[in-house]
Amino acid sequence: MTEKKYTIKDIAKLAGVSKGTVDRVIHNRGRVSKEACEKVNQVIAEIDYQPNLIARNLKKNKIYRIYSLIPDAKLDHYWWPTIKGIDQALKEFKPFGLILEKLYFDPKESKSFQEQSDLALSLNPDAILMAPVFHKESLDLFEKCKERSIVIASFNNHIDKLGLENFIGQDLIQSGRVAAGLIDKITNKKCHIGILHINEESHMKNKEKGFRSYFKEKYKKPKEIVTYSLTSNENVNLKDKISQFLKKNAGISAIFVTNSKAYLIANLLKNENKKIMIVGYDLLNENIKLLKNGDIEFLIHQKPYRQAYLGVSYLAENLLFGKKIPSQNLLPIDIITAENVKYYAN
Amino acid sequence: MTEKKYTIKDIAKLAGVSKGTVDRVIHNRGRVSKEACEKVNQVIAEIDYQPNLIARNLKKNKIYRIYSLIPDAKLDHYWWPTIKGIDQALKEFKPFGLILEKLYFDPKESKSFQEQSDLALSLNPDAILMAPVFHKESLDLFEKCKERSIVIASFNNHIDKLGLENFIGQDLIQSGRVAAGLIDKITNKKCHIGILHINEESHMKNKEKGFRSYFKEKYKKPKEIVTYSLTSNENVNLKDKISQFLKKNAGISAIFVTNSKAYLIANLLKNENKKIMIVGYDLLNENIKLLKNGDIEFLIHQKPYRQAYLGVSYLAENLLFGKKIPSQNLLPIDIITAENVKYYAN
DNA sequence: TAAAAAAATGTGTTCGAGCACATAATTAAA
DNA sequence: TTTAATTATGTGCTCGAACACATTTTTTTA
Repeated sequence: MTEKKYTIKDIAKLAGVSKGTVDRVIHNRGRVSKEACEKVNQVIAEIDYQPNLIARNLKKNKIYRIYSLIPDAKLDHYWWPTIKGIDQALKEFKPFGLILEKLYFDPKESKSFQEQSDLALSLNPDAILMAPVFHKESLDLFEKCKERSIVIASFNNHIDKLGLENFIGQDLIQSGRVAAGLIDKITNKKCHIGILHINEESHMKNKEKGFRSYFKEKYKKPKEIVTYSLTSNENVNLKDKISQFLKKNAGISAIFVTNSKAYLIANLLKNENKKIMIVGYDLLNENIKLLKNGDIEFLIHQKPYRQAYLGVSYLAENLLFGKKIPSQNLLPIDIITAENVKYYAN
Repeated sequence: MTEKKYTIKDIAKLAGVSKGTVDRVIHNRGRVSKEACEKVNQVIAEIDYQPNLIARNLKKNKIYRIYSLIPDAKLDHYWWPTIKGIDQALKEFKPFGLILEKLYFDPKESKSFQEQSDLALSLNPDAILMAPVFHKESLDLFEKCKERSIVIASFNNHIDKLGLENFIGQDLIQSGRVAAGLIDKITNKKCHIGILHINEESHMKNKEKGFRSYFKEKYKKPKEIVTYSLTSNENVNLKDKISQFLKKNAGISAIFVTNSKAYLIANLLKNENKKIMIVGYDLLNENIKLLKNGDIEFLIHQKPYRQAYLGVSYLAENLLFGKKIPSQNLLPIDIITAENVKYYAN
């Protein structure tokens, strides 16, 4: 109620010094006598002084430049929401003097990532936001940013080794457990389950780990869970491979697809007479259609939009207002059904 | 890349007028010749001028005061996260000159609501954020705010009648459909279902509506769904009433509890030998415990934290930066299981 | 002790928008 | 035409923090 907005001038008056001295104390720039310093600090503590961020910013009046390093969404549609999230955050921070340029790389070519990250560095940015798809190259970039004190944040997939710094994304092990819990609820105790890895990166193994640990902890008798890793370029006949897999494991009544490719399986199983439950990832249009149709039971949402939005926001608020970036933000693992999907798709 | 920050001074120079004139054009304060006005507008359009929000704000340097009108969380624990959400948003906007005072009312006493809303009005706020628990009284407040041009936003439950203005919350009908979809997945086709309303407000009927519509649309043969409305104060023996209900409807294998009181039922059913699936609402500690234990299958999250956070944020950004408040923001209907609950609880 | 060096403190300008006030240009009235 | 009234335009200060620079005070050195 009685909250007064104190300014540096107020502090100066209360402490009996000039605003210059107050300023030096606040930013410990030195050149202040011990007595003055103590007096000022005391006043600051007493009135709980909060600097006016607006004024601070106006004075600085710097334009901050961020580069984002993400896969080309034309090559993998998963990344469309990422772009939208970046754009949304950009829109919000532009009036505060933020500039962001997006650099795209080919998610299958580590060289392309490297090129773009070199480009980003050469442009002397204030911060970089990246999806660290390639392990070694990402570590490299991290190091270089550290050296040059460029702020950096990453999202989507986590890089071990390096400190857990400034990561935004999902806990993949827990994510696998969520999938397991869902399948457990919609199937009967005795059923067999398949895990399908389709053309995917190594970090997806964590999802399987979580998935299996759920059942291991819940049931005394080990449950029948079969893993099948499938790599194929578009040309090779995926259908055959999968049919073969299913024939070989006829007992399977639910399949966990560890990435966004659930639609491939669901489309194949559409016309089978035996109902096989599918739980997959990501709100691609293809997946959503099948979810609404009942061909996919659940999708787990990795929130690419929000990840990107938060990434930009964190960097912007750090540069503009000096806010600390949380060292790790593990986002909620959203469960999506035909009924609630419309609130998540973006 | 080449984005230059244009200022009013730049516009003035480009248009060959003084910054005073530019200012008058921008805020159409009149007193400007047609030629000057056109010239300035042309320049503004050409360079896509965006006023510097920081500077604008510094000049105004106004302290905005908001009052929030919410139920006393000590009387209904559902509201704790609401308070936290308000506090978080407040923390973020305080450095920009925002002041917010929380006013609490008794959610069972419309008079208490009225008193607090009168108090809020008498304090001449810039904005009010409210949970419109009482229909008529809330409409009143809406009207009065309109008259005095106090900005207002509401959350939690929607008020029909009045325009859908500035509402943040969940679509209750769709929420019921989500619950239905979940129960449908975890039970077999022939099972009977119960809907339980415990001590609840009329707007919960919408959840039932959505719930029933799901089954009506999905199955040709009408499904057996029994509704039971239960009002009782703490003294009366709830246990008996519910046991009676269950005995009378022995076929029931799943129950949909339309508010946060699922824990009451779940605790009663714990020791039954027949497993009855429960789907309920809200992440109260009591509910979470039972969810983790497997006594509740799913909870639907109404996001009270986020509702409140967004409510304050919208008001603040409107007052501070002139952003438009979305007329309606229907939040995602989060599905919570034992495995993902930890990411949502706050 | 005076002069020089170092340390402490104070002053004044800047950032961009907004607004009060001053001045200039135009039109209306005498 | 001259003066008054009206309208258009320009100038200068403010908001709070930051920082360069000026000034004062203290300490060190010759």
